[in-house]
Amino acid sequence: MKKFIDFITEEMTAAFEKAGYDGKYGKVTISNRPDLCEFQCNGAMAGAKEYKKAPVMIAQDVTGCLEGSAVFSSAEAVKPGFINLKVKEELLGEYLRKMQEEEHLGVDRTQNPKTIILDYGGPNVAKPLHVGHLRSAIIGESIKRTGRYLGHNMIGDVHLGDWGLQMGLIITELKERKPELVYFREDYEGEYPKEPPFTIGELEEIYPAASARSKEDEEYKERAMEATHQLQQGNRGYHALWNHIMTVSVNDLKKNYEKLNVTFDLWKKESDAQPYIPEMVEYMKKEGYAHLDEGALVVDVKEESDTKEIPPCMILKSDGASLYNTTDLATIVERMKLFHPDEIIYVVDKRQELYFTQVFRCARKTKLVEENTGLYFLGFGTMNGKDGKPFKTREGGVMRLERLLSEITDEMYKKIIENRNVKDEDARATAETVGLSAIKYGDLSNQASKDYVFDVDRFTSFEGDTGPYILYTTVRIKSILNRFLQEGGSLEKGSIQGASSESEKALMLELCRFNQVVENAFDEKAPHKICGYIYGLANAFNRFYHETKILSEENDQQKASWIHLLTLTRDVLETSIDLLGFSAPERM
RNA sequence: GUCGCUAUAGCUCAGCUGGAUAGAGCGACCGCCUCCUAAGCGGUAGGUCGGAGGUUCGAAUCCUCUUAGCGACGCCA
Repeated sequence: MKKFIDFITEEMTAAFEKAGYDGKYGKVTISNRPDLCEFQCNGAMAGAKEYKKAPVMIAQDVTGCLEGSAVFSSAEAVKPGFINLKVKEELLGEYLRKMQEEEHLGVDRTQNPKTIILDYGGPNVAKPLHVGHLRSAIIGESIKRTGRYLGHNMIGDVHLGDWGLQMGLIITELKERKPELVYFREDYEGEYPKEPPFTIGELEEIYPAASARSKEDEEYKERAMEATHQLQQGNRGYHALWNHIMTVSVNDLKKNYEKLNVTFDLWKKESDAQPYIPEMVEYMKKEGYAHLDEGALVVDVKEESDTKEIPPCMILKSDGASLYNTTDLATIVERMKLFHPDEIIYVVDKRQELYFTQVFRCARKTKLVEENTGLYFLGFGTMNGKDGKPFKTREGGVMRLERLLSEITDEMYKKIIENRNVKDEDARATAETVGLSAIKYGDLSNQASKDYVFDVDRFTSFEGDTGPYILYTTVRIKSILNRFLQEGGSLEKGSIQGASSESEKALMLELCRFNQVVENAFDEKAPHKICGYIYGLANAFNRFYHETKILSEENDQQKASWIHLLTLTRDVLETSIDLLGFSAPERM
């Protein structure tokens, strides 16, 4: 469905041309002076130089050509050369009527659907999720959903960290504690037990213990490195243990991501890329891309236009071992082979930007990807506490995700109990729903690339620019519609009349922007634009709600029109929060 | 040291890619519930957009310099 703003711009472009000017000056934007007009066009001022004419004159010529326009109810040329526009209400109503009938509320499916791999997990197995994983999950999930809504083939990959010393450490520590396990018997040739020899709780305790000891005990560390090597060489017992670690850990991770309403299409892991490494390294050597430098195998990725030194991309360490770069490059090889994506987007901490520039350049230079394969880095900022320093627990430790969620839910629960008489079971479930909206909206309403302050009190507040406020507004609408149904009304779609008040027109204008906002948010990978939009929409609705008695309206036609307007508002709100990755309860 | 990011109201943040009087929320103050959820709505106060130049009819937005904070800079991930 054509965007409302384009509709208006076309009318203006035609007017400019009719008045004898270049149509390119007919660009219309939303007014920044709502007291004066709804839309504005500044083209007359831009064109003044070309036509050597006072901007006001041009503006007047153009507005002259808009006499009797089917689109504008008023078009005025003012002061320096602005053209102030108001649109006809019937047109708005008509647009909204069509919008509610469309499957995607007027958002067009993309003309050229792309296959896009979104890498937005990155947790390590055997380590609990902590707040550091939160942003990646929240932002990535939202972008995935938005892309999907536009018709792209979005593939979310959790990309687990399951390779390297951490596994060796766990195995070594396990051997210390339970040396009698069959996994450690070299002469054992039978089947290994199906049940893992540890729980997730033990696993989460074993890793930090092992990690701490390895830092103090050299000999222990060497054993862990040897275990890592053994595992990578295919030691049967170790491999069986690794399988157990994976199963236990992945189950736990899935549970936790589920609580966040985050789901991945792929549960790929670093180890999956390992088989591709030898061939890739050989290829880079053979083609002359890679050379030895200070004993390490590197690919130069400097470019003429660089304003700073970009170090070469290291493929193998001087001891011949692979490293993070190697795995990431091999992962690209694997992804190209399995999915042949048009784009790969990495949602990771912005501090890794330089590193990813190296990897991307290397992949491009060595032709691991095709010329038109997009490789994008979407860096996000740090989540800080109220003191402006990275978010910690009150005791100063790393905040586990589970704990953060439960603290927010408890906080929410308290507030819900205070304010409403709801049954306890309902209140619990509602608290979870609302709590999640608080966290996600709090995060997504900030620009992804910036650091932001995670303020629990502010995010869980029902007032102002918060998730709970958005949900409250949605619930309010649902409540009216439910009552309307109880009174025997029907929610069949139907016509929406022109506005009966300023506040109603403002609401209608907001609704018209939906398709534009969703597209723009995806283009710029900027979920905060969706947040900004629904906050404005919620405000517009609440203002309208305040001065309009809907259910008691006597005029049936008017009432039906309002019900349609409300239904559409609810649909837009619910669709939007779904794109952000949360949902609204029935009541709160 | 080199390069990058950030700086907007007391606090937390927007600002549609150069336009009119820079906007919200919180906090402060003042109003509004016999009426669909007052978890709401309306209003008041609060800013030389870090600083200095420059480009332009016009700058928070573009350029240069500068100050402060944060970050990255080959065998970690």
